[in-house]
Amino acid sequence: MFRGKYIYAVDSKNRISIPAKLRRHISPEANDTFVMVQGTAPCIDLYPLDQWQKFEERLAKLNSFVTKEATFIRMMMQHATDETMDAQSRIIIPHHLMDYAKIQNEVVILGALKKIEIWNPQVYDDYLNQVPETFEEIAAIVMAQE
Amino acid sequence: MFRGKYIYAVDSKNRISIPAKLRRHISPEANDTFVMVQGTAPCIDLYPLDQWQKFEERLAKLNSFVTKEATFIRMMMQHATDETMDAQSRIIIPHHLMDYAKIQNEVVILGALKKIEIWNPQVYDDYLNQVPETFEEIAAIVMAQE
DNA sequence: CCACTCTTCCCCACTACTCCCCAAAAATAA
DNA sequence: TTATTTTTGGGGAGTAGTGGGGAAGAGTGG
Repeated sequence: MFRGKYIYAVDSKNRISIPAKLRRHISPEANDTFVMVQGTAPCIDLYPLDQWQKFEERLAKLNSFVTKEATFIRMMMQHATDETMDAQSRIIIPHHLMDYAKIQNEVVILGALKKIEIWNPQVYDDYLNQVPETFEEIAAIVMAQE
Repeated sequence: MFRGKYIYAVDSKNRISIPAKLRRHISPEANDTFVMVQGTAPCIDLYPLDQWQKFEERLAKLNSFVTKEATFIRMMMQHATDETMDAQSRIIIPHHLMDYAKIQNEVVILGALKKIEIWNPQVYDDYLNQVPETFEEIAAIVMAQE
């Protein structure tokens, strides 16, 4: 499970290092590879390859001759790209994802359990500030059951 | 499994390159060959030869004495052509498929799990915009089971 | 049957980007 | 402080994407 928040640089070749502390939680089956998709929030989601493949197998069971299911596959897969880390444990972020998440020189890297999120630091702060509930309230709503 | 969306050029000889990232997911049994058919959406579907053969076996199980099934086979097969990639990993798109998908100078190439889709970029955007449900709604409907 | 045209296929070539490597700087551990 | 790991930077070879020339082959009309 991925944990923690890290502020990292984006270099002139659109590369970012994956924090060592997060790397330790990637299983060898992931082959040093992430699948990147645009998140539901304005950020980029990184899934270790093995995690993503589980999801993909579920998608593969859909019937692409059913219109809705084909549309869903398209929407899901169009932004999914795989990137393998180089010897320095960096990945390259494709342009269209950079644009989507408004990323420039610096990023916030968030460990979010089974995935990793990449944010523009400013966007991330704004996002948190704009949440109407306090942490305590959110906690009460979400964690109340069981 | 094929992933990602790519914007590529169509040259004066109606050729398009197959993106390197998609090529890596083609099995050697496909022999650098694709079978192209008109998609159920306004696009062209590319199946690697080995995948197509599996699909063809499914088609062969249909009963061609049942009118609807015979019609479907005709519609499916009339535009089915195989194309082998050249040394630059390009394939030629036949005129009748170009017309069907309204393709001109540029295409969207879509990795869609077991097949690859070729779209006119404008048609693709319009198609997605015209979907009545949001991504979240589609996801909920399609992935609800299990 | 032959000459002509148009298409298909194979080849070469240019440009830009990606990937791999080496290495400095910074941070952490010993 | 010294040693080791982590983060950041950049050079250069190889690959990817694009464009086009020209031979071989198919089709057409005389």
